[in-house]
Amino acid sequence: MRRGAETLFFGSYVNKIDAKGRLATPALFRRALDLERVNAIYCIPSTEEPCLECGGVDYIETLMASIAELDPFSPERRSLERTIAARTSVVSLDKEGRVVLPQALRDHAGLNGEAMFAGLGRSFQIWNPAAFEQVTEEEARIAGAAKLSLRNPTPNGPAS
Amino acid sequence: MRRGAETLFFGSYVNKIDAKGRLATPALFRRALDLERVNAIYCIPSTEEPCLECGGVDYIETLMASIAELDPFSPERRSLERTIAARTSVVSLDKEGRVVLPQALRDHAGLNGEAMFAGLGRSFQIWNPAAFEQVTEEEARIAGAAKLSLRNPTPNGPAS
DNA sequence: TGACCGCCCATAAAATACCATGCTATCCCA
DNA sequence: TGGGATAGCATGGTATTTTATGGGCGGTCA
Repeated sequence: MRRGAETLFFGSYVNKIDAKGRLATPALFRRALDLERVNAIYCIPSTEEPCLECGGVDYIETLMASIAELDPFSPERRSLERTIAARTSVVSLDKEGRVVLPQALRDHAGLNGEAMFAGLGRSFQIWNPAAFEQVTEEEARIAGAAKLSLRNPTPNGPAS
Repeated sequence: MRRGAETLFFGSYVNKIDAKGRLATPALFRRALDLERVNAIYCIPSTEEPCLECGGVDYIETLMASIAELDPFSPERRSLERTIAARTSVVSLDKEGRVVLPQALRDHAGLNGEAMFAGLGRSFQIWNPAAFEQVTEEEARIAGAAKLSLRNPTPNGPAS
């Protein structure tokens, strides 16, 4: 399956959460999602951070596929299935591209009033804007060091 | 994939930013971009300098591919995804080849009135012309020294 | 009955597509 | 060689469409 940059999530956007709990998905993200196939976003509360790991059908499919490669009776597999499959929420988009996040997810990310979408390529995250801002400086420091260790990418490498 | 010099970014150009924030991409750069595939330029605010690192689809795809080679749950990878993917703006070109840079990007590069495009081969940068001028002397000094250590490239080396 | 959910429509602002103009450099033919 | 036609490009303004956001209404389930 060819996955070009046009199907990736880039950029950051802050949108409001209205009185009914509705939150508009950024237009660019909607295009990256395969909504014709499945009109849904899959949200997993992050275990490390106060945010939601999100993506479209292919994101969750890839995730489940990599779990399926594990030994069927290994404890790792059972744990992963429970922590990922069981905790994943499926939210559908209305005609205007808005979703309603369950209360548990809003609590986990500390969302009230507005939410930030942060593109991560194959997936994206939903943050409380202030909380995101807070982790960003530290991030930049780590990334600065990591960037130096990036290998010269092969032209027809794993992206194809 | 053959990559000849006709797909590289060379030269420097200064263009105006109009009242609506539109900025014309130099014609030579437009030809180097693969606009038929994706009508977009990907802009990343540089972490080291007050400028924007830019390129076409293949530029960002190569970048994301090299990140994808890292361990999926390593902190380095997470940091790179956030500092690169989340901070990347995708700007599309109108029929005349102009882009509108988001305010955040214009602020980062200190752009007002006009912008300079500086070719870097596989990618290019956008600068405030005055700021660019300022770093140029220093650059020239370093480049002059580096030239002495350049060797003849191997025929099927990393540049192909 | 009341909270909630899925649907519909309305609107203002912002992004984008469309059309027009002057300038420059290039080409072509006398 | 020179001068007019021409094509490409940066730039300016106008019109159309998207998008984020707001609210209303009927049905459903507890």
